[in-house]
Amino acid sequence: MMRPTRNGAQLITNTQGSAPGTGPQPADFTDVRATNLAVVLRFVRENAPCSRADIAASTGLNKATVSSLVADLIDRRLLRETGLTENRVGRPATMLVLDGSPYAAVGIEVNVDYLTAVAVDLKGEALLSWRRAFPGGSASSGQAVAGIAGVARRVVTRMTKEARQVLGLTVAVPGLVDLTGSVRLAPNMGWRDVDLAGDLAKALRDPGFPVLVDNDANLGALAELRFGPHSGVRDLVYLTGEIGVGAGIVLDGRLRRGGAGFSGEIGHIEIVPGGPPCHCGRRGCLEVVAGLGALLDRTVPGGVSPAELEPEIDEVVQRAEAGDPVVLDLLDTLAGNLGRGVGIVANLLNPEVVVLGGYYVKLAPWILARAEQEMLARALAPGGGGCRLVVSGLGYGAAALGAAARVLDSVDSGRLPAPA
Amino acid sequence: MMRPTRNGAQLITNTQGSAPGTGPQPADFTDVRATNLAVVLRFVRENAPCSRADIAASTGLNKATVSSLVADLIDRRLLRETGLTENRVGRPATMLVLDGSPYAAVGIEVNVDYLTAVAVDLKGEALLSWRRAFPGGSASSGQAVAGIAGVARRVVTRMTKEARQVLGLTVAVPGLVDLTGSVRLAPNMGWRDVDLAGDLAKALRDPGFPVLVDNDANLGALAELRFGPHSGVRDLVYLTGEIGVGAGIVLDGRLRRGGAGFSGEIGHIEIVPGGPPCHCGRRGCLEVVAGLGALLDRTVPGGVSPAELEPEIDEVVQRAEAGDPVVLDLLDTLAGNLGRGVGIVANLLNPEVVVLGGYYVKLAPWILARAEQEMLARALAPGGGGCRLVVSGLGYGAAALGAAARVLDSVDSGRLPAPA
DNA sequence: GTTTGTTTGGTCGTTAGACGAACTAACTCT
DNA sequence: AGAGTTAGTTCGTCTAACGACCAAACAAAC
Repeated sequence: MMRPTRNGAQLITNTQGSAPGTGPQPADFTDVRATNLAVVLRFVRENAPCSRADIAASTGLNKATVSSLVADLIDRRLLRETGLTENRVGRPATMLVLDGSPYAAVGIEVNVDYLTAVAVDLKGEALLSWRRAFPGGSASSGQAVAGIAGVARRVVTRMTKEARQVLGLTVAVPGLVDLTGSVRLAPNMGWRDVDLAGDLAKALRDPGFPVLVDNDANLGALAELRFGPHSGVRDLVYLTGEIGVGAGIVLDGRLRRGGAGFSGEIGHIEIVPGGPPCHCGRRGCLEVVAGLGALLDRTVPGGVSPAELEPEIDEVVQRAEAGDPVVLDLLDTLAGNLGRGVGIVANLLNPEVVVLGGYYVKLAPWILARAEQEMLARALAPGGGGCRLVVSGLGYGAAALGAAARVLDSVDSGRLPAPA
Repeated sequence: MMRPTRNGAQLITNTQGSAPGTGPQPADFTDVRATNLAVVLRFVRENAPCSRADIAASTGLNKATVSSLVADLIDRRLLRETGLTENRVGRPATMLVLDGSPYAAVGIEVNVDYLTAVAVDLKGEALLSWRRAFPGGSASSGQAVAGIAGVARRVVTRMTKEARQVLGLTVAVPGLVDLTGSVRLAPNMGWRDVDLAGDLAKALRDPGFPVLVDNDANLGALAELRFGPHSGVRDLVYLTGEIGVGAGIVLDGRLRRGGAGFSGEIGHIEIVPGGPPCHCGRRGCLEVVAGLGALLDRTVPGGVSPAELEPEIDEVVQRAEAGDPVVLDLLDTLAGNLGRGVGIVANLLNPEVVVLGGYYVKLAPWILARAEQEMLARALAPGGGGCRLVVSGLGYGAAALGAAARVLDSVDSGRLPAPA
């Protein structure tokens, strides 16, 4: 096969610390190396187990180059040689896999009622998954930071006991997070201008790994991209289905955060002009007409307490299963409104997939078809421009998983740990 | 000054012709060279006239490297040496500028009523700007292709007479254009599944330069990015204000076209549920409640003919200037609806700027303030997340200018003409 | 004028690292 | 055993960035 002519894409360059707006950075030999290391690492992640020859054949890199790159990755303990192939013509190949043992990526998701912590290895396999109650809505931000730091420390010591090096920690927050990792506004948590990334780094005092903070919907989208069944999809939108509704937007394979990091605030798009009032002060927001709060307010007498969200959703599910016409009608209305929101996304962004997450997953049997139909009816492009509406298979803690995935992404895109 | 540590961005690699979904391509020395050539070219574009020493100091590239890169660019006739600096301590610098004379980039915009063709040199300075009536709405697609090809040929021969080499041709179309340059749906033109890029390339028979087709709003956004007063902005949305309303979405410095190329169809987002019917079959679309057709339908007795759009807009402007309460009220309503659409964009994408183009420019004095206020009221992020609503200064033919800009962009991102 | 200092831009040798070809290793098949 | 096949390594080549040095060309100070 001919080596394909390659022309026009992108390589990893060093842009850290340069003034913004300076334009793209010049490239270096080290950039070539970093790019190719990342290419090999990603290839093995997606095709393990595979041989050096496989890598060379598929990526177009020279066999000699692949050998050198693989040796480097083995030095950094990112790859490991496993057995040989047998019963084949020719010299048997030594197979390569990601080395799962030396590293860990940590993700923590905080929410109004609970906190989820996960750690995964380089392969993305779960090492640890904790879930505990968390008084996010009532505690002060200082107490919250202390609580998160405490959990983070426990996860890190646990990983250290297993002889793993923590590559990074990312925290998912339901709210507006700016590009520095500071939480500008998290209404459900009662936070405003909390420099969570900075405070956490301080509380962990020189942790030796990067501490990042991001929006929960953004990280949910990353989780779907890495762990969901969407191989090859480069344009995806993830919708959280918690008390609020947020969107994580992936276009051309990367999260798009907007100018200040505040993209994806679909929950406060006006869907029903003059509709029911939202806690944000506006009316008819998607969150009010297609969120869970509104649903539960009408099915559960006496209002909803965040801490009791899950059992109440379960009750709705039971009543729907039993055929309760009131609940079915409410779900149908919710689905219609949700579909209108998804239609807006389909028209504006033309994603290949929109993934429903959070509690929407449990409600899917009663809302998915209607919502998809509504979306298709509203999209200008025939067939919705190829946009599919699907349900997340990741369950709760998708954002925590995505937070860990963000750490792995930074490795995949060239930020490798140093060799031993 | 210390050389800044560079880490984590991206380099131009060769991705042409490789299977999609293969993941990022490996890098090569030629990629480093291409990246650095592009870096120098862009630097000179933004800082001309400047010396080699300036380039080295600002980009961090080595002086020797810059000399080599500049020599290469001069060989390719992209840069030119101009006079020396005087009256300064030290050896005078030889200044470098973009060479405007050897090349041309061509953009053509087709619309319902007219066709605009522009050619610009490497600096982005206009070489030619034609506007002529074009029966886009009534002609068959075959006739339209022939007409466009005819204009393109005339532009090319004109450029050839000026001893310029045409680097590329891009055509802007108001409609859904897929990623191959095929027009899937252009309701106002009456087109469906027209392989415009292919047909044009055929009609021009081996033109020796790439022929591309893109959506008019996308190209309007590119025009704003390059020629508008938005230096350093990386997240921008451009709204066309023609018969239809479309959005061009730039995030992180590049156009985002969505999975099939159909992003930006803001015109058919439902703004007023149950509102007036739209020609697309739905009701209350942004296009109907904030587009020009709706405005003119109510101000001009007897309906609107596309060919007479401009004088009718002018009449609306005159009546607004005269203080006609009916017109002012209609404009205020339009502005409110437009602002709701912009609010959706601000919430979902958090751009730094939303630019109003097309005929919105003429109406700006009566709609801008109200629309911005409406947008700010609807954005969840305080202050709209920093989003500003502004008016385009590029006038008509912004899409044609953007079409030419797309050609320049491909040069800027590494696809350089061969040396003489 | 002469000297000194400063800045520009080019030359030369070094070095990182990808590539191609040749080579060795290890297996299967006949 | 020999032929054929595939895997991975070694070695030399080549591209292109980098650092150090140098000559040229000027202003300012003397």
